[in-house]
Amino acid sequence: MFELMAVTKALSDETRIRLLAALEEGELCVCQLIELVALAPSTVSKHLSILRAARLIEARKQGRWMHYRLASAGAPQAVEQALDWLITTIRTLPRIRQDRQRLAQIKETDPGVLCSQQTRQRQGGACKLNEVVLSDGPNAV
Amino acid sequence: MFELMAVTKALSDETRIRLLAALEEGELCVCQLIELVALAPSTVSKHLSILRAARLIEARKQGRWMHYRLASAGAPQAVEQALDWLITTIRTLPRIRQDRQRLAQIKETDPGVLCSQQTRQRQGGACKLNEVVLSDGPNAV
DNA sequence: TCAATAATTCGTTATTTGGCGAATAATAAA
DNA sequence: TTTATTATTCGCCAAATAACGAATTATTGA
Repeated sequence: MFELMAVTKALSDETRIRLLAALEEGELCVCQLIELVALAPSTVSKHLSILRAARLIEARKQGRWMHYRLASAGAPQAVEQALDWLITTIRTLPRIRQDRQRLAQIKETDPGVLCSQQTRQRQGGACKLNEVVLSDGPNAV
Repeated sequence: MFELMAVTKALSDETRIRLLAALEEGELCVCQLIELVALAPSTVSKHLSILRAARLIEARKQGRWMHYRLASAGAPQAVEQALDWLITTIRTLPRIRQDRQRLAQIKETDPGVLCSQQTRQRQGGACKLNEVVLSDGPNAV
Protein backbone atom coordinates (compact mmCIF):
# COMPACT_ATOMS: atom_id res chain seq x y z
CA MET A 1 0.00 0.00 0.00
CA PHE A 2 2.84 2.33 0.87
CA GLU A 3 4.41 1.86 -2.55
CA LEU A 4 1.13 2.42 -4.35
CA MET A 5 0.51 5.63 -2.43
CA ALA A 6 4.03 6.79 -3.25
CA VAL A 7 3.09 6.49 -6.92
CA THR A 8 -0.31 8.18 -6.69
CA LYS A 9 1.03 11.00 -4.50
CA ALA A 10 3.91 11.50 -6.92
CA LEU A 11 1.40 11.91 -9.75
CA SER A 12 -0.76 14.38 -7.82
CA ASP A 13 1.34 17.44 -8.61
CA GLU A 14 1.24 19.24 -11.95
CA THR A 15 4.94 20.08 -12.00
CA ARG A 16 5.84 16.42 -11.53
CA ILE A 17 3.50 15.41 -14.33
CA ARG A 18 5.26 17.92 -16.57
CA LEU A 19 8.65 16.54 -15.58
CA LEU A 20 7.56 13.00 -16.44
CA ALA A 21 6.18 14.17 -19.77
CA ALA A 22 9.47 15.91 -20.54
CA LEU A 23 11.40 12.73 -19.85
CA GLU A 24 9.26 10.74 -22.25
CA GLU A 25 11.43 11.84 -25.15
CA GLY A 26 14.58 10.69 -23.37
CA GLU A 27 17.09 11.41 -20.67
CA LEU A 28 17.56 14.99 -19.47
CA CYS A 29 19.84 16.68 -16.95
CA VAL A 30 18.50 18.68 -14.02
CA CYS A 31 19.37 22.09 -15.44
CA GLN A 32 17.27 21.34 -18.52
CA LEU A 33 14.31 20.43 -16.35
CA ILE A 34 14.84 23.56 -14.23
CA GLU A 35 14.76 25.62 -17.41
CA LEU A 36 11.53 23.98 -18.52
CA VAL A 37 9.46 24.38 -15.37
CA ALA A 38 11.15 27.64 -14.27
CA LEU A 39 11.34 26.81 -10.57
CA ALA A 40 14.20 27.01 -8.07
CA PRO A 41 16.81 24.23 -8.36
CA SER A 42 16.02 23.03 -4.84
CA THR A 43 12.34 22.73 -5.73
CA VAL A 44 12.97 20.77 -8.91
CA SER A 45 15.44 18.55 -7.10
CA LYS A 46 12.81 17.78 -4.47
CA HIS A 47 10.24 16.91 -7.13
CA LEU A 48 12.72 14.58 -8.79
CA SER A 49 13.47 12.85 -5.51
CA ILE A 50 9.74 12.23 -4.99
CA LEU A 51 9.39 10.77 -8.49
CA ARG A 52 12.46 8.67 -7.88
CA ALA A 53 11.24 7.38 -4.52
CA ALA A 54 8.08 6.23 -6.30
CA ARG A 55 10.37 4.53 -8.83
CA LEU A 56 8.74 6.41 -11.70
CA ILE A 57 12.14 7.72 -12.80
CA GLU A 58 15.74 6.58 -12.59
CA ALA A 59 18.94 8.58 -12.30
CA ARG A 60 22.44 8.39 -13.65
CA LYS A 61 25.32 10.50 -12.42
CA GLN A 62 27.93 11.69 -14.88
CA GLY A 63 30.50 14.01 -13.37
CA ARG A 64 28.65 16.93 -11.84
CA TRP A 65 25.57 16.30 -13.92
CA MET A 66 22.63 14.13 -12.98
CA HIS A 67 20.64 12.64 -15.80
CA TYR A 68 17.08 11.49 -15.21
CA ARG A 69 14.98 9.17 -17.34
CA LEU A 70 11.64 7.38 -17.09
CA ALA A 71 11.62 4.05 -15.28
CA SER A 72 12.82 1.23 -17.48
CA ALA A 73 11.24 -2.14 -18.11
CA GLY A 74 12.79 -3.44 -14.91
CA ALA A 75 10.43 -1.30 -12.83
CA PRO A 76 7.51 -2.77 -10.84
CA GLN A 77 4.55 -3.58 -13.04
CA ALA A 78 2.30 -1.12 -11.21
CA VAL A 79 4.77 1.66 -11.99
CA GLU A 80 5.17 0.65 -15.60
CA GLN A 81 1.40 0.55 -16.14
CA ALA A 82 0.94 3.87 -14.40
CA LEU A 83 3.49 5.45 -16.70
CA ASP A 84 1.81 3.93 -19.76
CA TRP A 85 -1.51 5.34 -18.67
CA LEU A 86 -0.07 8.75 -17.88
CA ILE A 87 1.97 9.20 -21.03
CA THR A 88 -0.85 8.27 -23.39
CA THR A 89 -3.29 10.41 -21.42
CA ILE A 90 -1.27 13.62 -21.32
CA ARG A 91 0.20 13.54 -24.81
CA THR A 92 -2.55 15.70 -26.32
CA LEU A 93 -2.92 18.23 -23.50
CA PRO A 94 -2.11 21.83 -24.54
CA ARG A 95 0.19 22.43 -21.62
CA ILE A 96 2.24 19.34 -22.37
CA ARG A 97 2.49 20.10 -26.10
CA GLN A 98 3.64 23.60 -25.19
CA ASP A 99 6.31 22.11 -22.91
CA ARG A 100 7.40 19.81 -25.69
CA GLN A 101 8.03 22.75 -28.01
CA ARG A 102 9.90 24.66 -25.35
CA LEU A 103 11.95 21.56 -24.60
CA ALA A 104 13.04 21.36 -28.22
CA GLN A 105 14.44 24.89 -27.85
CA ILE A 106 16.15 24.05 -24.58
CA LYS A 107 17.85 21.06 -26.13
CA GLU A 108 19.44 23.35 -28.72
CA THR A 109 21.47 25.02 -25.97
CA ASP A 110 24.45 23.21 -24.51
CA PRO A 111 23.62 22.13 -20.93
CA GLY A 112 26.84 23.75 -19.67
CA VAL A 113 25.82 27.09 -21.11
CA LEU A 114 22.34 26.61 -19.71
CA CYS A 115 23.71 26.06 -16.21
CA SER A 116 25.91 29.14 -16.25
CA GLN A 117 23.02 31.23 -17.56
CA GLN A 118 20.87 30.03 -14.68
CA THR A 119 23.62 30.77 -12.16
CA ARG A 120 24.00 34.30 -13.48
CA GLN A 121 20.23 34.83 -13.35
CA ARG A 122 20.05 33.76 -9.70
CA GLN A 123 22.96 36.01 -8.72
CA GLY A 124 23.60 39.55 -9.93
CA GLY A 125 21.77 39.07 -13.17
CA ALA A 126 18.42 40.14 -11.76
CA CYS A 127 19.80 43.42 -10.34
CA LYS A 128 19.62 45.23 -13.60
CA LEU A 129 15.94 44.41 -13.80
CA ASN A 130 15.40 45.54 -10.20
CA GLU A 131 17.09 48.85 -10.80
CA VAL A 132 14.88 49.59 -13.74
CA VAL A 133 11.76 48.61 -11.81
CA LEU A 134 12.76 50.67 -8.78
CA SER A 135 13.68 53.80 -10.66
CA ASP A 136 10.91 53.80 -13.21
CA GLY A 137 8.00 51.86 -14.56
CA PRO A 138 4.52 51.12 -13.17
CA ASN A 139 5.88 49.82 -9.83
CA ALA A 140 8.33 52.65 -9.20
CA VAL A 141 8.68 53.72 -5.55
CA MET B 1 -4.91 19.31 -17.59
CA PHE B 2 -7.38 20.30 -14.91
CA GLU B 3 -9.35 17.10 -15.40
CA LEU B 4 -6.25 14.94 -15.32
CA MET B 5 -5.08 16.56 -12.09
CA ALA B 6 -8.54 16.04 -10.59
CA VAL B 7 -8.04 12.31 -11.21
CA THR B 8 -4.48 12.07 -9.89
CA LYS B 9 -5.26 14.18 -6.82
CA ALA B 10 -8.33 12.06 -6.15
CA LEU B 11 -6.13 8.96 -6.19
CA SER B 12 -3.50 10.47 -3.88
CA ASP B 13 -5.35 9.71 -0.64
CA GLU B 14 -5.45 6.26 0.93
CA THR B 15 -9.04 6.52 2.17
CA ARG B 16 -10.24 7.35 -1.33
CA ILE B 17 -8.34 4.38 -2.75
CA ARG B 18 -10.09 2.17 -0.19
CA LEU B 19 -13.46 3.62 -1.14
CA LEU B 20 -12.84 2.89 -4.82
CA ALA B 21 -11.73 -0.64 -4.00
CA ALA B 22 -14.90 -1.18 -1.97
CA LEU B 23 -17.06 -0.06 -4.87
CA GLU B 24 -15.43 -2.52 -7.23
CA GLU B 25 -17.79 -5.24 -6.04
CA GLY B 26 -20.81 -3.08 -6.74
CA GLU B 27 -22.93 -0.17 -5.60
CA LEU B 28 -22.88 0.83 -1.93
CA CYS B 29 -24.68 3.44 0.15
CA VAL B 30 -22.81 6.08 2.15
CA CYS B 31 -23.47 4.52 5.54
CA GLN B 32 -21.83 1.27 4.38
CA LEU B 33 -18.74 3.19 3.28
CA ILE B 34 -18.71 5.13 6.56
CA GLU B 35 -18.79 1.83 8.42
CA LEU B 36 -15.89 0.49 6.37
CA VAL B 37 -13.44 3.36 6.74
CA ALA B 38 -14.65 4.40 10.21
CA LEU B 39 -14.50 8.14 9.64
CA ALA B 40 -17.03 10.90 10.29
CA PRO B 41 -19.92 11.11 7.80
CA SER B 42 -18.87 14.58 6.75
CA THR B 43 -15.37 13.34 5.99
CA VAL B 44 -16.56 10.40 3.93
CA SER B 45 -19.02 12.61 2.09
CA LYS B 46 -16.21 14.99 1.20
CA HIS B 47 -14.06 12.15 -0.10
CA LEU B 48 -16.93 10.91 -2.23
CA SER B 49 -17.48 14.37 -3.67
CA ILE B 50 -13.81 14.53 -4.67
CA LEU B 51 -13.99 11.13 -6.37
CA ARG B 52 -17.19 12.20 -8.07
CA ALA B 53 -15.74 15.50 -9.30
CA ALA B 54 -12.93 13.48 -10.89
CA ARG B 55 -15.66 11.33 -12.48
CA LEU B 56 -14.18 8.18 -10.94
CA ILE B 57 -17.52 7.36 -9.35
CA GLU B 58 -21.17 8.02 -10.07
CA ALA B 59 -24.09 8.50 -7.72
CA ARG B 60 -27.73 7.57 -7.60
CA LYS B 61 -30.20 8.98 -5.12
CA GLN B 62 -32.96 6.77 -3.78
CA GLY B 63 -35.07 8.41 -1.13
CA ARG B 64 -32.76 9.54 1.64
CA TRP B 65 -30.05 7.15 0.57
CA MET B 66 -27.24 7.89 -1.86
CA HIS B 67 -25.75 4.97 -3.71
CA TYR B 68 -22.30 5.23 -5.20
CA ARG B 69 -20.70 3.06 -7.86
CA LEU B 70 -17.55 3.08 -9.98
CA ALA B 71 -17.66 5.11 -13.20
CA SER B 72 -19.39 3.24 -15.99
CA ALA B 73 -18.24 2.67 -19.55
CA GLY B 74 -19.55 6.11 -20.46
CA ALA B 75 -16.76 7.78 -18.49
CA PRO B 76 -13.81 9.55 -20.14
CA GLN B 77 -11.21 7.12 -21.40
CA ALA B 78 -8.53 8.51 -19.10
CA VAL B 79 -10.78 7.81 -16.12
CA GLU B 80 -11.67 4.33 -17.29
CA GLN B 81 -8.01 3.42 -17.83
CA ALA B 82 -7.01 4.87 -14.48
CA LEU B 83 -9.63 2.73 -12.76
CA ASP B 84 -8.48 -0.36 -14.65
CA TRP B 85 -4.92 0.27 -13.54
CA LEU B 86 -5.90 0.96 -9.96
CA ILE B 87 -8.23 -1.98 -9.47
CA THR B 88 -5.80 -4.54 -10.85
CA THR B 89 -2.94 -3.00 -8.88
CA ILE B 90 -4.59 -2.91 -5.47
CA ARG B 91 -6.45 -6.21 -5.59
CA THR B 92 -3.69 -8.14 -3.83
CA LEU B 93 -2.76 -5.57 -1.19
CA PRO B 94 -3.31 -6.76 2.41
CA ARG B 95 -5.19 -3.66 3.43
CA ILE B 96 -7.62 -3.99 0.55
CA ARG B 97 -8.20 -7.69 1.11
CA GLN B 98 -8.89 -6.93 4.74
CA ASP B 99 -11.42 -4.26 3.69
CA ARG B 100 -13.04 -6.76 1.37
CA GLN B 101 -13.63 -9.20 4.22
CA ARG B 102 -14.98 -6.51 6.48
CA LEU B 103 -17.24 -5.32 3.67
CA ALA B 104 -18.76 -8.79 3.37
CA GLN B 105 -19.73 -8.51 7.04
CA ILE B 106 -21.13 -5.03 6.59
CA LYS B 107 -23.31 -6.16 3.72
CA GLU B 108 -24.96 -8.73 5.99
CA THR B 109 -26.47 -5.89 8.01
CA ASP B 110 -29.43 -3.99 6.63
CA PRO B 111 -28.29 -0.44 5.69
CA GLY B 112 -31.18 1.04 7.68
CA VAL B 113 -30.02 -0.75 10.82
CA LEU B 114 -26.46 0.28 10.07
CA CYS B 115 -27.43 3.95 9.85
CA SER B 116 -29.33 3.93 13.16
CA GLN B 117 -26.41 2.15 14.83
CA GLN B 118 -24.07 4.85 13.60
CA THR B 119 -26.40 7.61 14.78
CA ARG B 120 -26.57 6.06 18.25
CA GLN B 121 -22.77 5.70 18.35
CA ARG B 122 -22.25 9.38 17.52
CA GLN B 123 -24.69 10.38 20.25
CA GLY B 124 -24.86 8.80 23.72
CA GLY B 125 -25.18 5.32 22.31
CA ALA B 126 -21.57 4.34 22.82
CA CYS B 127 -22.19 4.21 26.59
CA LYS B 128 -23.62 0.71 26.57
CA LEU B 129 -20.60 -0.62 24.72
CA ASN B 130 -18.28 1.32 27.00
CA GLU B 131 -19.94 -0.07 30.10
CA VAL B 132 -19.52 -3.63 28.90
CA VAL B 133 -15.93 -3.06 27.87
CA LEU B 134 -15.13 -1.35 31.13
CA SER B 135 -16.74 -3.95 33.33
CA ASP B 136 -15.67 -7.11 31.54
CA GLY B 137 -14.09 -8.59 28.45
CA PRO B 138 -10.51 -8.65 27.21
CA ASN B 139 -10.07 -4.91 27.64
CA ALA B 140 -11.58 -4.67 31.09
CA VAL B 141 -9.93 -2.21 33.49
C1' DT C 1 -47.80 19.75 9.37
C1' DC C 2 -44.07 18.31 12.18
C1' DA C 3 -40.44 15.19 13.83
C1' DA C 4 -36.90 11.96 12.41
C1' DT C 5 -33.22 10.66 9.45
C1' DA C 6 -29.51 10.23 5.54
C1' DA C 7 -26.38 12.94 3.60
C1' DT C 8 -24.14 17.26 2.56
C1' DT C 9 -22.16 21.86 3.32
C1' DC C 10 -19.85 25.03 6.35
C1' DG C 11 -16.41 26.67 9.62
C1' DT C 12 -12.41 25.50 12.27
C1' DT C 13 -8.09 23.15 13.36
C1' DA C 14 -3.99 20.28 12.65
C1' DT C 15 -1.10 18.25 9.28
C1' DT C 16 1.01 17.94 4.85
C1' DT C 17 2.87 19.89 0.88
C1' DG C 18 5.22 23.11 -2.34
C1' DG C 19 8.06 26.90 -2.68
C1' DC C 20 12.38 29.52 -1.78
C1' DG C 21 17.20 30.70 -0.22
C1' DA C 22 21.23 29.29 2.47
C1' DA C 23 24.25 25.77 3.54
C1' DT C 24 26.30 21.43 2.14
C1' DA C 25 28.21 17.67 -0.73
C1' DA C 26 30.49 16.06 -4.70
C1' DT C 27 33.04 16.66 -8.68
C1' DA C 28 35.81 19.19 -12.21
C1' DA C 29 39.00 22.68 -13.36
C1' DA C 30 42.64 26.11 -12.31
C1' DT D 1 45.28 22.35 -3.16
C1' DT D 2 42.07 25.80 -4.02
C1' DT D 3 38.23 27.53 -6.57
C1' DA D 4 34.18 27.00 -9.37
C1' DT D 5 30.13 24.57 -10.40
C1' DT D 6 26.14 21.14 -10.37
C1' DA D 7 22.96 19.29 -7.57
C1' DT D 8 21.03 18.10 -3.08
C1' DT D 9 19.62 18.71 1.78
C1' DC D 10 17.98 21.74 5.36
C1' DG D 11 15.12 25.23 7.56
C1' DC D 12 11.55 28.20 7.08
C1' DC D 13 7.01 30.13 5.42
C1' DA D 14 2.59 30.07 2.82
C1' DA D 15 -0.95 27.40 0.74
C1' DA D 16 -3.52 23.20 0.33
C1' DT D 17 -5.65 19.28 2.48
C1' DA D 18 -7.91 15.98 5.75
C1' DA D 19 -10.38 15.62 9.79
C1' DC D 20 -14.15 16.86 12.92
C1' DG D 21 -18.66 18.76 14.81
C1' DA D 22 -22.44 21.95 13.97
C1' DA D 23 -25.69 23.58 10.94
C1' DT D 24 -28.32 22.71 6.74
C1' DT D 25 -30.85 20.26 3.10
C1' DA D 26 -33.86 16.79 1.36
C1' DT D 27 -36.80 13.23 2.11
C1' DT D 28 -39.72 9.89 4.77
C1' DG D 29 -42.92 8.72 8.21
C1' DA D 30 -45.97 10.01 12.23
